[in-house]
Amino acid sequence: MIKFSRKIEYGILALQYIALNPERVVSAKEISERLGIPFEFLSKTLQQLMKKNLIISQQGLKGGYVLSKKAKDISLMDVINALEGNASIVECFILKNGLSCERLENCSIRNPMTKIQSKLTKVLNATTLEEVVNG
Amino acid sequence: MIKFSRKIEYGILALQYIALNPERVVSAKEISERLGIPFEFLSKTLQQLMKKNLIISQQGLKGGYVLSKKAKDISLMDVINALEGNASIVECFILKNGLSCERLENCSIRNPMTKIQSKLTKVLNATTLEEVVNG
DNA sequence: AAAAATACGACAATTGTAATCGGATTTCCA
DNA sequence: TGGAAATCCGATTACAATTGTCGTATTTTT
Ligand code: FES
Ligand code: FES
Repeated sequence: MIKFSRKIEYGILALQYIALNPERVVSAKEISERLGIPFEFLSKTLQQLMKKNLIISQQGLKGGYVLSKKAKDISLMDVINALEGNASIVECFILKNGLSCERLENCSIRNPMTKIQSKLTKVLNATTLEEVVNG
Repeated sequence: MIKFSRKIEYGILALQYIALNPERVVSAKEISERLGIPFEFLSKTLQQLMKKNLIISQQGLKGGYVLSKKAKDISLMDVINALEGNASIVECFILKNGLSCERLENCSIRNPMTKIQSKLTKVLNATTLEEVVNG
């Protein structure tokens, strides 16, 4: 399916919530409660986004998260890349044990699929968090 | 992930193979063997494509499949729609027991996500099987 | 020191995909 | 007319990935 995973859905929702409260540090608990997202799962997601430098975390009491850059400088592709390594559109593009798809030789589908992938990627790169916030 | 399911991958491969042999009826067995796709699974996939009128089946000995229209008149979106009903980009767009997402009220994400979905859909609609065949 | 938050590894549950099985029907051809 | 080769189709299993939970450590503020 052409469907975003729950993690990405949550990630976008959380980032949007954080972006809407730029003046303060927002805790995972608050986001979790307000948006009805499982706390632990959301925490993991935010930690991933933090590791990829999309948000900054502040630990300890009064801690939470803040965007690390302006909403217009965060694209949906950034979020997807941060939350799942493997952004290949078809299974057979993914190397397994360093081996490529066994169909590769008589496969005339690879190039066109690559093109489609880059078209889709382009759309996701062009869509920023700012657009998402200002629906 | 933005990844096509195996079924779609197989579907595209099969359609491409059929398109490359326009003068004859191609059996599922042949496609299965040539492309290394599990026979039963491929059969189901082809049957789905047949029900959605993308290919025509001929039963019995010497049977098999033929495209029902020109390759340039079959888009990737057609294939995706034929093989999986639910083409919604985010989980929360999908009605469950007729109920929409419980976050809907204070959700400012829905409209922008709809826009993104239509952008992605547009790309897939614009890509035809012919392009896939002629890499 | 206590409270409230993030950080993180390991694990469990759930779901959806992928694959298989068993049998029925259609068609061709010897 | 009977067997071989194909599509058809429902049911079921197997598997993998996603999703969610738990327990604990660490950080920071008060
Ligand atoms: S490279 Fe795997 S099917 Fe084309
Ligand atoms: S409608 Fe479900 S999160 Fe927006």
